[in-house]
Amino acid sequence: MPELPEVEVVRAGLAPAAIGSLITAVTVWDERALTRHASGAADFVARLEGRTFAGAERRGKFLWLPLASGEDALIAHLGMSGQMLLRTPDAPAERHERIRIDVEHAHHGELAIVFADQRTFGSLAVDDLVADGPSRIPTQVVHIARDPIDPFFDDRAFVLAVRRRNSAIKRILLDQQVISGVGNIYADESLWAARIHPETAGRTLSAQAVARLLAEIRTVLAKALAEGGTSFDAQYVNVNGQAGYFAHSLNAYGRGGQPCPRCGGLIRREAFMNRSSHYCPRCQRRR
DNA sequence: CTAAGGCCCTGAGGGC
DNA sequence: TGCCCTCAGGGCCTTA
Repeated sequence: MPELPEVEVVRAGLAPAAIGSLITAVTVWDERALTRHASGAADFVARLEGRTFAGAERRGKFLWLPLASGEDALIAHLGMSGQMLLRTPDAPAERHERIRIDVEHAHHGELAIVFADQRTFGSLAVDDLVADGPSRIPTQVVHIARDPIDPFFDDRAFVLAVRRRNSAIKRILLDQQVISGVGNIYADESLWAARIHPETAGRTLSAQAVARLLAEIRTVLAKALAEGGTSFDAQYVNVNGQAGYFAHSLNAYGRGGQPCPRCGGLIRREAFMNRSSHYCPRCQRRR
């Protein structure tokens, strides 16, 4: 489940190979991988072939590779199971390969950037870049809030936004228009660390509690990033196909029925927004 | 504007 | 062995 740390690992892995690479060929095996590209596969290919990647950027769970001498970028969202893999040109097709981008790099030679995706919630697109303060972002990312490791993230505005809402704090954390990059795993982990029950209404939290939660979010994300992200079911891997290690460090997520590492109470798992919440009913008291 | 719920999709795994 | 059911969940969409 790629959230901010996993997408950042992919972005950082892609950067050295992609930046400066000339796109020599693009193959779309499955058009469902282009749901974010409205004008179809032929247009997608035409807008990439012959171009050169000039960067590797990310906001929240979106990543994009700006194209040289242009106002556009290849954007990617991995959804639940999307992978961006670096392969040699002669490598056999991946099991769920959807799109292949053949490139040529001055130092690394010929490479293939492969987009594979089992559950097809992820997709690629070529999108125009627009100004956003000091930076430029794809039009499809304009509505996405800055993520908590973005230097321009506005802590004060976040605290106000949370305290204005009556929704459950977990739902607020999953709203990419309030704070981006946090998904189900890191929402549960951050709430556990801050000792906040996931159903607590945002408006009932003190400014101090929200600030503490934000600090815990940053701590959890940084630790996960340092460990290469969370790999649960072999869906998330880095550009070389390797798993991350953070699954071993989880305190709440996926640990329903097991003792809370902090107080020994049993972690509860319950349905929430068509997914699951994991929390300790003993040290994350409902208010 | 906020809030709440549903849908898209595939493969793994459990039960019988 | 095989069939059926449930589950995983990010982003977007609809409805109130």
